[in-house]
Amino acid sequence: MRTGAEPAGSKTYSITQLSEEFSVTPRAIRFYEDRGLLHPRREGQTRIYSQRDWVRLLLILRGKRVGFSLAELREILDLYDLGDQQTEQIRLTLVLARNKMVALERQRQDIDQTMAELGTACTYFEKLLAERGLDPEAAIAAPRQRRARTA
Amino acid sequence: MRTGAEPAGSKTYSITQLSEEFSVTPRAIRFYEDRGLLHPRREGQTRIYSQRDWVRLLLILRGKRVGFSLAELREILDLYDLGDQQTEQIRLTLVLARNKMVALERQRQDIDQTMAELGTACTYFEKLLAERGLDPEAAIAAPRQRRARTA
DNA sequence: GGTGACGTTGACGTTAACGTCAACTGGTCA
DNA sequence: TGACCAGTTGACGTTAACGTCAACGTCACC
Repeated sequence: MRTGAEPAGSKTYSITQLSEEFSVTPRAIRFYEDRGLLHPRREGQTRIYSQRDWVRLLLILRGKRVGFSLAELREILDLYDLGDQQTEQIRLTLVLARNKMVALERQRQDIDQTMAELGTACTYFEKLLAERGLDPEAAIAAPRQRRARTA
Repeated sequence: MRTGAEPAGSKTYSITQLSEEFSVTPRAIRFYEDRGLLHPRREGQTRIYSQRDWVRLLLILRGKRVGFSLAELREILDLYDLGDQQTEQIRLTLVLARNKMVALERQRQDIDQTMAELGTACTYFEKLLAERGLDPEAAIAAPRQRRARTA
């Protein structure tokens, strides 16, 4: 009962609960805290994560997939944290957010181009296979497992 | 005059030409070669890059922005290299390409979501500023320079 | 009172993608 | 001849994002 800022009955998570739900290791979660991306409550030694932390972790992982570094993600998450900030601070934050959006927009263009190229490559391969009288659909995609927990 | 496979008059590039055109260091370009992403001709010691190498470098850099690792990019670039491959090889390649596309599709969804969130955040900030009677457009975005050569 | 399960803090190891530096080669221009 | 490029090959350094391992605490349970 330190701050009592939480709605008292709000759901909380242990570190392993979070780690299993999001398929990341506890080590990673602690690391994010070390880098200032998460600030869980403490009960004695052990960390206790709130709903807010849950959302933050979601945003972190999505951000990583999008290509943000942890440092950048910290900046972004801080955007959501401004309470009664100074005007100048808000203005800077706004600039930051807009910059991020510009970068993302460009990245999406890159993705579109790459997908287009891969697409034409695919149809080319399919044509090749068809010429040899083979069914392109026979090529079954193996589910690329990548750092899944063995659990 | 090793293979003579090039159209003889086709344009070529030195390593610094390429590095300046794409704003990467020569070191990086050599590194990509070391990892099997580029295979420039040699004239004695020095590397000579063809149009094909130019395109490859373009694809490499775009791929990196999209989040591919160099190892993955090597796989992708090899897609463009199959000459008279075996059928099974083509089939595998097709699978690979399709997998890449699935991954990219998901990534684009991530980007869209992130942009949406940043967008609402922006409008919120703008509202905040407006409430204080300030012009949100006064927030001028500084051009985020990131690893630009100092030249 | 021992033995797991779950948690903690260091400290060190690892991989990717280069940067940095040193030492060398080969042309070219004054 | 000597200085100055542009290029080369090692070899080592660096940063990010964790993994791995050791040593410890603590609670419930049998």
